[in-house]
Formats: sequence, C-alpha cells, structure tokens
Amino acid sequence: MEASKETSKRVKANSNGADPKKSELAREKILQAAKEVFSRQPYHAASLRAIAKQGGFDHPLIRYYFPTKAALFTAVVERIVLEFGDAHLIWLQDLDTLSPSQGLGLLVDRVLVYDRQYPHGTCIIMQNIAQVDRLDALPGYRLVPELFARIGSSFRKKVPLSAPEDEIDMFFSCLIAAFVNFLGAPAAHARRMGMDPASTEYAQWVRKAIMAQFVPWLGKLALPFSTY
Amino acid sequence: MEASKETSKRVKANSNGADPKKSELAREKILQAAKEVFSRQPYHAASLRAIAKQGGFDHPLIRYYFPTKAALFTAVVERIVLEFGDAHLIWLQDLDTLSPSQGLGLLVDRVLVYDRQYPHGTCIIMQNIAQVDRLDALPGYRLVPELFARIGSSFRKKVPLSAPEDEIDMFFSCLIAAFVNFLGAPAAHARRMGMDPASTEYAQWVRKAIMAQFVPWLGKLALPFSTY
DNA sequence: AACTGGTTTTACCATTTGTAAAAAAATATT
DNA sequence: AATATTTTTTTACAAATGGTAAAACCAGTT
Repeated sequence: MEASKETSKRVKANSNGADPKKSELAREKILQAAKEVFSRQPYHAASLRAIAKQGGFDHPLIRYYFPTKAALFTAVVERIVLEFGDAHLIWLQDLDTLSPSQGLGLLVDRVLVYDRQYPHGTCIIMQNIAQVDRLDALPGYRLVPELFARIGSSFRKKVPLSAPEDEIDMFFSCLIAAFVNFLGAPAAHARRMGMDPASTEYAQWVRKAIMAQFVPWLGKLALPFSTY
Repeated sequence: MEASKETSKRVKANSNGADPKKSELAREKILQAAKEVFSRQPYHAASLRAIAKQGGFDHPLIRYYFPTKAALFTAVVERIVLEFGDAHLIWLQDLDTLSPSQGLGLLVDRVLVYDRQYPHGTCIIMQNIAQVDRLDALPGYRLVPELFARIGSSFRKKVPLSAPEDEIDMFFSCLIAAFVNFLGAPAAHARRMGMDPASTEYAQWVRKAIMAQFVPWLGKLALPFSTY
C-alpha cells in the first residue's frame, strides 16, 4: 500500500512493531539525493530520473514517498529552511557584546562552518532565487523569503543597533544577499580568482570580502555609546 | 531555402537588391522575444514554444533563423555581452578625478540608467549564474565570466587605486556581484521591503545600499595622496 | 512452509520538448 | 502575368519528462 498522505506512511511504519528504520531510511535517501541534484540545477531543470540515478534507485520509488515532484522539492526546501531556522539562532548568539569587527567576524565564521557541513542549502536557494517573482512555478519556495524575514527579525532583536529601521533592514538585506551569493554560487566567484569553490582558500576569501564590505557600515550603524 | 549558416541568410537578404528589412526584422523580433523569456526563466526551463508565444509567431520560425535552441541562447548572450562591453567603457569614464563617494555615485547612477533601459541583461545573467560551474549545460554562457574579466581589467585601468591587486580584485568582484544580484533578481530584494521591483523607489534603494557597502571600502583602496 | 504486510522495480502512458521536413504564403524577379 | 525565391506555417517525430499501475521482492508472523 502506498503512502498517500505525508504522515500516514511513517505512522504505519512505526505502528507495525518493528523499528521504522527501513522506510525512514529510504525517505531520507531520497531527500538526500534530491538535495544533491536540486543544488546543482534549478527546479525545472532537475528531473526525477536524475535524482533517482544520483541516489542509486529507480525513479518511481520517489512517488512512493512523495506524491509529486513538487512535493519532493517542497520537502527539500522545508528541510533546509528548518535547518537554517535552527542554525541562525546560534549564529546570532552573544554577538551584542562584541565590536562590529569582532561580532561580524564571529558571525561569518559560524556561517562558514555551517556552510561547510551543509553546503546544499545556499545552493538550492541560489539556483532558484531569480524566480522568486513567480512563486507559483516554484513549489514551497515561498518559505525562503519567509525564512529571510524571520532571520531578519532575529537579527534586529539579537544585534541591537542605533540606526533607523530602514538602514538596518538595508544592511541585513545586503548581508544575506552576499552570503547567498558567495556561498550559493561559489563557482561564479571562485573561478574568477582561479580558486577551487570548495577550498578553504575560497572560504577565507569570502570571509575577508564580507568583512571588508560590512564592517565599516556596521560601525556606522552601531550604538555610538555602546561599550565593546 | 533555410539559413544554415549564421551569416549566409543575412548576406542573401542583403544581396538581393531590396532592403534587408524583412529578414533582419524577423530575426530581431525573435531575439527580442527570446530575451524576454530567458530573462524570466533559466535556460532549461525556457521553451522555444514559450518564446514563440511571447513574440506572436510559430515556434518553427525560430529554427529558420537559429539552428538550435542553444544557438538562439548563445545569440542572446552574445548580444547582451556586446551591449555590456560597449556600455561599461562609458560607465568607467572620467571617474578617476572624483572622490570615492562621487565616483562611485556616478558609476552607480550610470549603471542604473542603463539597467532601466536594458533590464534584460542582468536578469539573464542572474537566472543562470548558479550553473556557471557547468558551462557545458549553458551554451554561450562562458562569455559572461569572460565579460566580467574584461570589465575587471577596464576597472583596474580606468580607476587607478593604490591597494594591492588582490584587494582591488576582491572589491571589484563584490561590486559586480552586488549589481548582478540587485538588478538581476530585483524581486528577491524589493519584495522583502514591500517595493515594486521595477520602481524608481527600488532603484534608489539599490543606489543607497551599494553606496553604503562600497564607499568606505573604496576609500581605503583609493590613493592616499590623490587629490579629489 | 505459507501467508501477509510493506517496499522496490518493471513496464507503460500522456504530455512536453527540441528538431525536422514539407506545404503554404508572401515577396521578388523576369 | 508568370516564375523563382524567400519567409512562415502546418504537420510530424523521437526523446525526455512527470506520473501511474501492476508485478516482483522482501521481511516478519503464523
């Protein structure tokens, strides 16, 4: 019997006494393969067969766990948005006591470490970001702007700045755009300087670039009477 | 008889006495429709039929002027790269006598005016930039990194700075990335602030954002003994 | 050993895609 | 006006895609 509803299958797998490993593992295997492929190609260019080949299974297996391609992509986006949703809270911890340079440096380091471990998130976002004005063509992708909005309000809360709200929003927009750009399309920038997009050399380049762009600006936004 | 070679048709159209308008106009009409569609969708998601519908003709007409979809996309990319290749020389004129703030301001204004008149270039670049590590899948797209490299060396020549070459390259990479990002995917950023991506309000936002990010940095890179 | 449930594969379908050739229409040439 | 040439449309096709159903497989249970 096939899993028509999102949860019914998992419930079933859990309910039949034995460990739910088999089904859960297969679902995970599919999600992982999809993540891989969707991070290399935009939604419409990625095919279910390519995902199946990537994961070493046959493409109708996908349908057993996800009713449509749209549902699979949505699940992938949900996953990475959840991961970012947890991670960004940690990224922003304990920055308020630091100087602009120290604080932003710590933030960048945290993001870079995260991106090394989970490199797919930014890539999937970047692959499809130019299509955000057609959200109907990108199932589930509306979660991405929503995520950015949430990270934005976290940022405003956890990094209190004295500047007017507009300017802080602008700063944040540019910062997150830079991260998505440099981490989500590393080849576009690394190749220009003859670097390997996956190298630590490039990661250090990104660090330096973001610091150079944003530290002076952040300094201007920071509380003038704050004691670092 | 069909135009197999790129130029043979045009030559023929020119050679038969009368004005070459008909053929040239049709070719232009197709290129224009393709530009429109390719600026809304990445290469693989855009179909020849969608382009034909956009231009109000039947899709096999495309093949009469362009042997394949790849050739059409290449022609579009060649076109926008040529346009940028002319335009960027003007953008960079007479900046060297200005202060970082004045010079960058003028540059940004020039780019914004250009982008308002030719909004497709940055969009087409942005739609496909995340696939730049698979140039075999994007016919003609290699011209884009090549263009960026050329603009980069123009920048270094026309805007002489005292900083080490690495830093200037880094500055330029970030600047062009910001332009491509903000102008090539305007909806992604404008919507976040509740703006219309095509509005002058958003254009002014982009101006302010780029100035805030890059003026202080440029100040550090500028010749310390230069007289503005 | 036979059965039962969940899981995976095989085979297939309708649609869309890029491409192709031939027919039709429009234009130019004599 | 009749013919030749160029341009456009009609029609068709093979490949790839998302989706579907049925068969095969596999693990426990009886």
